[in-house]
Amino acid sequence: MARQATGVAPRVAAAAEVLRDEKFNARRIELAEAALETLGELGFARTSLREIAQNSAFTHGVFHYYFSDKLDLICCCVRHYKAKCVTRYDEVVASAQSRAELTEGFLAKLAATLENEARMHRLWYDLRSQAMFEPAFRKDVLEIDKSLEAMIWRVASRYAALEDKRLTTSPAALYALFDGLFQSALLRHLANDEKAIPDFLGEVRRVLPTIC
Amino acid sequence: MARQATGVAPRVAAAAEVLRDEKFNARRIELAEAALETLGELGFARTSLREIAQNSAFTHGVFHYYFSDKLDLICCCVRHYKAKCVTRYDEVVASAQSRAELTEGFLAKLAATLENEARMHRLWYDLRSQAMFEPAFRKDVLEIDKSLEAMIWRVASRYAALEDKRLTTSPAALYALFDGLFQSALLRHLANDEKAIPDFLGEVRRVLPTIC
DNA sequence: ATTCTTGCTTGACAAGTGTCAAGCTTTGGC
DNA sequence: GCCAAAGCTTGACACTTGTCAAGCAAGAAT
Repeated sequence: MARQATGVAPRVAAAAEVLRDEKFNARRIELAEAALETLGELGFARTSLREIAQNSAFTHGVFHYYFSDKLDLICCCVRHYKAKCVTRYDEVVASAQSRAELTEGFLAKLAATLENEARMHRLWYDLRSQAMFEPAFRKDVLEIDKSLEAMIWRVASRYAALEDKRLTTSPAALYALFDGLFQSALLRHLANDEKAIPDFLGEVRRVLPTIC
Repeated sequence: MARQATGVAPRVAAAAEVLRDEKFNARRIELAEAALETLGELGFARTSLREIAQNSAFTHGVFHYYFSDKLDLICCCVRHYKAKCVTRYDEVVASAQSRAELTEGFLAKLAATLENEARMHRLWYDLRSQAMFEPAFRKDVLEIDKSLEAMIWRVASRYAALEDKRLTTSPAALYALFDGLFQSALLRHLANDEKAIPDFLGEVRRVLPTIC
């Protein structure tokens, strides 16, 4: 009996704690998601906790309750953003049965991303730059960067495999190339350059055959 | 006599005005240069006019005297930064008599830049990201980006010409590649990654022969 | 039914922000 | 040498910022 009591009670307590932690974490993510709206609109430099709160259903105090400070909140945002981003092209990679199909699927997704998720992506570039100043961001940013590199590498590997070839460039160079092109296209697109997206797609189309 | 009076006096006045303008502009650049110190240290988001003033020999009021507002100051900084940057590799390009010489000169300059001018370059990436949010920056940033693309193109053209070959990639893709690699190396270098610079140099060394 | 904990709101605080006006000093033309 | 303009300093303003403490509401535990 005593055995059972000391065996079960802690287990229940532990389970309750896990549940509480999960709920706590779910709320953090809700708040981070709300914060991402404002961050994507204004950028890191111009975003304050109060502005975030006003553009959301929450009061500014909640953010302090769930996050130790502003950096903690934004780190959580960055980490959450990652999960959304990194699998973007995986479905195209999985379903494509030919180079042409993969190319078109990839290009279409790239264009759609530029068109519809420009705000989230400019935030990513903003935060990656912030990481050069703010050590607190570095770990997460470097990790995401690695994930994105791996994502591009998956697309390219499939592209090569579909014609039984091997990639001739390194993952780092390949990611640098696509990321650089995307970044430039995004800036031009945000500056209302009508040719930004077509030019970008043209570049990618021209570059793809040269990677293997 | 009347002719002479109305002919000379305005000319003198005009000359005086030009002189005044030049002096005014020289002072603006002095101030911009001082501001760049602090901006490079803290980044756009964390830099205030007062902080800039405190880290310099000027008082915060002077900045308001010479610049209509904060954005005006920072635009001036960006524009001034450009002039310094864009000719960085020209001497190497002009003097190199062989591919090996050009490669080594280019790599050495890249490494030195990463090592010694990390702060200025992270500021550039910061401001380029800001341009995605702040329309006032866009014109200057896009212009600098074009200049940097041209700078890379000059290096690559020379590299190709030294063995009588032609470049196979577009200026945009080439710039994207080098800029992407540089950006990633810079972040890693700032995060105290010892391998950042060697890895970067290795990538560039591997990539160069593939561009033509 | 009662305490106690958790989640959240509100209001306040000190520090810092961009901006600007009033005044001081220096300079250059007469 | 005098005076007006230019250059610059200082201090103040209205406002925003991150942070936090005091208090309220609701649900769980006893």
